Amino acid sequence: MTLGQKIKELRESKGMLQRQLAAKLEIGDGFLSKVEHDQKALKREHLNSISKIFDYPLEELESLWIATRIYELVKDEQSALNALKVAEEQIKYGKAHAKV
Amino acid sequence: MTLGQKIKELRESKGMLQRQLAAKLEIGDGFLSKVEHDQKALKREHLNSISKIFDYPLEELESLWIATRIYELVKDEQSALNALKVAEEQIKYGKAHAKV
DNA sequence: TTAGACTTGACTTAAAAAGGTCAAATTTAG
DNA sequence: CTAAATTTGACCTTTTTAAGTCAAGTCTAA
Repeated sequence: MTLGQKIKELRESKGMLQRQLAAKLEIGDGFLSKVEHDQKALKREHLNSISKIFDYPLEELESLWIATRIYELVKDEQSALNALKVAEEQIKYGKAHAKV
Repeated sequence: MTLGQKIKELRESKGMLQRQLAAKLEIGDGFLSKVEHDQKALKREHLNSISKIFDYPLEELESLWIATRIYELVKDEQSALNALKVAEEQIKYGKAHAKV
């Protein structure tokens, strides 16, 4: 599940049109279409609005939002999965040693 | 292990000075110092040179290089690890459904 | 078949990131 | 101590990315 897919799912579950959701987010509907296809990224602030409009947990949306950015970064890499593992270790190590 | 740490390790294992390695890479030694501390990123092409200079597998260096970029992207995120998991799923799913 | 919904491609502009340099300050080894 | 090695901060220019818009084209249902 990607962020775009989730947004489309939420929107359709409320029988809302792209035009209507786009208006609430104050963006054009062409842009929202691309967002739903993960061709463009929303601003992070928009996640707050979406969370409220659909009463859906913000943390979930944020994870999807970050994941999309990671995916964009590594999608053409043959060693994408391996790099993810390495990054995971770095994060775990970093957390354990962070000098606040 | 980060890319910077690995480069420093390789360099020192050959008793090479920053100045010497920097010259081979055609960059300044101030810049190399930052690279070894992961404060700046090398160009990807530089990995080829490093691989040859130290006879160290390029794929390993590339994984570290990508991992560093992922780390930069998520290091301040509370849900970094979760997002990584989500991205991993997206990659696996993407690979299975890629329309070459 | 035609209106409304959606998708797509081309384009824009400001902001940020890439990829450094250089000199001053600091650290380390002898 | 002191000289070489390293680190750091400030700065710079060029390239990319972010975050859209808009109009034309395509789909879909009635």
